[in-house]
Amino acid sequence: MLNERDLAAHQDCESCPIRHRAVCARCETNELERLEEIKYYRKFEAGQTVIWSGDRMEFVGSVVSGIATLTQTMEDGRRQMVGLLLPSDFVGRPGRGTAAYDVVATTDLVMCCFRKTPFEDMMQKTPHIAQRLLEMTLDELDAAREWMLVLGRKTAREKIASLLSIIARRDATLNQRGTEGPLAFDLPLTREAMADYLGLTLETVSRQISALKRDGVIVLQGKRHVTVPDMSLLLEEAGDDADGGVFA
Amino acid sequence: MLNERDLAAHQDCESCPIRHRAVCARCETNELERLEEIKYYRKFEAGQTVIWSGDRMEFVGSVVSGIATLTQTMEDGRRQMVGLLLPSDFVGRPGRGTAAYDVVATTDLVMCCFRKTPFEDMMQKTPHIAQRLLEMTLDELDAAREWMLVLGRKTAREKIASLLSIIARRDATLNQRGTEGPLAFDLPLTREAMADYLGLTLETVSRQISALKRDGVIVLQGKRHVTVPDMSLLLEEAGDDADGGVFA
DNA sequence: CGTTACGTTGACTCAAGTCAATTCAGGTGG
DNA sequence: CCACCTGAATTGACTTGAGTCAACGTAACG
Repeated sequence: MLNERDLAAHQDCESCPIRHRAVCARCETNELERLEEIKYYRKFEAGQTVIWSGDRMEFVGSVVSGIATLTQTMEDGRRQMVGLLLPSDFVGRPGRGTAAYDVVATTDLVMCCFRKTPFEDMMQKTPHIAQRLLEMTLDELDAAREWMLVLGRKTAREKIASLLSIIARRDATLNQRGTEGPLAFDLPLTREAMADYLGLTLETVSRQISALKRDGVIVLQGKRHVTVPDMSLLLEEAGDDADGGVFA
Repeated sequence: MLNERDLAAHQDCESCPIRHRAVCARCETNELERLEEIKYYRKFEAGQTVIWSGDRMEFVGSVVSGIATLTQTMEDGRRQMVGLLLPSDFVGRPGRGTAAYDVVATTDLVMCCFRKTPFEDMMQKTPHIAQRLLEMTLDELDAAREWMLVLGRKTAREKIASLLSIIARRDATLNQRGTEGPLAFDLPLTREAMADYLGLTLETVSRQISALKRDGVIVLQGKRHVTVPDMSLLLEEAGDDADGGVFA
């Protein structure tokens, strides 16, 4: 995790941990130099709100480390998470003045921010950025549609299994591990956040996690650390076509 | 609706009904000329499948007239619609070889198609196309996220009201009518398709439509023609913040 | 004027929600 | 070091909204 000194210092793009996955992934060295001029880092603590829905959007940016959530709230308080922001994910929408969703840090969070107008200017002149952003947006759209199937048609147990397999997959790719043999990871979300993600109540989340544990699909150490002895079993519970789909 | 002769003729982009809303919206005259060279029209009948999920994608394109649906299906047959394609909407994903979803024509459909490789080449060289596609993709992502809230958190009645208000809005903008006073439109979807969109069963859809009719929120002429005497009432039923949000 | 596909309605069931009582884990401070 | 506190998580008892199964309408079409 970066400390205050690191933040003050003008962090070098070349050594950035998300260099090859973020909006800037396709940029040449000289393009990076221009980005360096308009970028700055911001740190948020776990639980802090990064952007409020409806507020003016002063900046766009990339998640460097930590996890944030995108959520939508109805007047009566019902909430639905509509995105999970992980390192390298992009926040904000060029060409729009106000934020459409709440962005909340669920862990300590470091963001690489660009003031909105300079970034938009640069996007005009730098096709590499726009190209990468298009690619990332298309991926997010696919993820959102995948999630629509989960929300609309899956049972509570399948929803939980789906979420766990997504996190497991993410964790495996991030840590360059294969998907053979047992996988272990920490849940980055509270039961309530999982409920918001899955369109369930936190009680149902809790019950279904207990049920998966009872049935040996997962093993828990404490409340947050999960071990998956057999990934294909979990995928089957998720209702995705066995080990065929995502992991293939 | 276009007839066979129109299809055979090389339809002129300048007089195209979706000229200013589709991927080509931002193109200059000379860019349009280049697009004309690689485009061709295809017609599909109501009920026909345009693309099967998993198939090689030979082309991308725009809906010129008619309506199509994007759906995802689980092995056991559960289905979730993940997109509703209306005139000017874009079909296909540049940079991907196989289709991720089924595309089905729900009405007679005319599409303006581009063979995939030439289109991708052109995208590289024509920032206007990529820019417009990014904008459209961001809009679709917003729509998908809006829909996640509907799927995850709304009741059956609210879901139906939400769908009706979306269709009413679309219809009003398409026909350049205001949103004051009573609105009337035809449902472009069967009860089953609505159920697939909303994550419900067709019985529940039917019951909730009957309930909204009984309560005077909507008036039906036949099974498909809907009149909304008071739009703000419908929006309230949808759980969106009154007339504030979408119509503002 | 049947046939067929689409739609409606009713009776019953069940998965998930609600409300409420405990339990658990991790920090804090005496 | 331990007792206490707090927020997170679990579990149970009960309720309910939507699903299931099944019968019945209705309108378009050959």
